[in-house]
Amino acid sequence: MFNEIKTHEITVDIVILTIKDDALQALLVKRNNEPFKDKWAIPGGYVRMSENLDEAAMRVLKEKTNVDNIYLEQLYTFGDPLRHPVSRVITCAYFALIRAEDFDVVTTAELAWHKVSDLPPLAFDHKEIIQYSLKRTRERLEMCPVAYQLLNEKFTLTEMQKAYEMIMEKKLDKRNFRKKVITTDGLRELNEFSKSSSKRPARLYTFDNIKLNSKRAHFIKKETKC
Amino acid sequence: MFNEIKTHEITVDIVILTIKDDALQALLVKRNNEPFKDKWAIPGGYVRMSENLDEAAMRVLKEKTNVDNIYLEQLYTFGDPLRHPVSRVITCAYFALIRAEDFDVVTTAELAWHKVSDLPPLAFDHKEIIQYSLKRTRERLEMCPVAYQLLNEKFTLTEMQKAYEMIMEKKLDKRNFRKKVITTDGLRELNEFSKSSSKRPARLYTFDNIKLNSKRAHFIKKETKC
DNA sequence: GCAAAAGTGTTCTGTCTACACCCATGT
DNA sequence: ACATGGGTGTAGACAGAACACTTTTGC
Repeated sequence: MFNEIKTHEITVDIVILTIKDDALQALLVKRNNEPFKDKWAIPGGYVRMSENLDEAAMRVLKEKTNVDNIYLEQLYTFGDPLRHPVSRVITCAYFALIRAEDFDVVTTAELAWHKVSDLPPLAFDHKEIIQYSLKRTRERLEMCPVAYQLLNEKFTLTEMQKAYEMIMEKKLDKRNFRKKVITTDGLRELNEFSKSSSKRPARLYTFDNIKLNSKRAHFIKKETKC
Repeated sequence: MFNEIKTHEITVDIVILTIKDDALQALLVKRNNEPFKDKWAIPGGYVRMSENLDEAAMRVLKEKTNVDNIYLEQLYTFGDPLRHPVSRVITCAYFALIRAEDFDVVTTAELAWHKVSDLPPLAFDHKEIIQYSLKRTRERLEMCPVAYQLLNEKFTLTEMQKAYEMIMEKKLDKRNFRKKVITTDGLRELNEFSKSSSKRPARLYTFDNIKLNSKRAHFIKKETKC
């Protein structure tokens, strides 16, 4: 029994999502060790003795992406005995939404963005983890406008709507969307306009306060679920 | 580094809630080992190598309460380095809602129900875990009538309302509550009445299908949160 | 007959949905 | 001048909130 206990290993894995090239994308690393050598995986690492899980996730996120101070949330803990083919590794998954403009991920042959709609074969159960992170992101989006995490500091309402549509995987009505959005606390209309490379410029908006105390209970109509 | 990894231990802890004596109660065990010897704690145990986390939680639940096949959900994983005073134990917390009538917990000096509104001092971070489970239960209740898990197979609407009020910690309007409840899929009106020891008998209801595909998006109005 | 809990409808308000046209700009 | 995406309002359906009295039983 005691031996059993001692042979668990625990990691954190972090799903990092952003919007890039008009698509929702996840940041993946190519593994250079067995198992799953040369397969893509979501960034992760072992939890150190001195840090809690949030700190471990933050550290790994920073190590892999150089991003800090971001919307980071514990997602789910995956502990299937067979999820790792060699040893028993339990992983506590986190997810983060980041705005592409805030930093430059130096994409290389071992670190790259991949569209979530077109993922390569992934190591371990990482496909499942990403699917779960998308589900959670949708739930969050239904409750509050976390999409601002994905958008540039200044954005147009059309950009925001596109972000919602990508995540929710459904079309939204332009007028209804805008009506709801403009009642959101923290959204500020700017007197600036996108110098869109084409056609009529669109007004820019920004989010003021990070403590989004929206009076709106729901941002997007919730699906029935039980 | 490798030594670090190998010294994590992982447990599951399960918050078991029921309604008993008109109060929401949690099942606690008294620890008979250090640390926190003789303090109350939520039931938990080590995860075995051969089982996944859900299975571990089910097994522990069964060992402690002899209950099986119950609404059991992963809650959150707690991994503060100092949550266990001696070693590094990361715990994956689960919670379950059970109906008191479905089994008899043989309460002893080491196993007993405690009102969540009046908990004794608890071992580790178990107070925090229970608080978190209450928050989650409220969120679930807002979405679907999981309260039937807590009620007897046949119940009156007043009993159900009381369960909601206990969990949500607020008064509900009787007429509005009943109006919503009776539109819930799966609820069936019986031609039986409580032989209440006092006053007018109340009609009994039951839940038919476990797959509660309620058309009602929300059971109880959701609080604003962000 | 009275105490105690069961049971029952309506009105108002706010939010969600569906839906079609004009506007400002670049080319 | 035309193509492209930006921007705007209204009407109907539905759900939540507030609110008070009658009914049935045990004692």
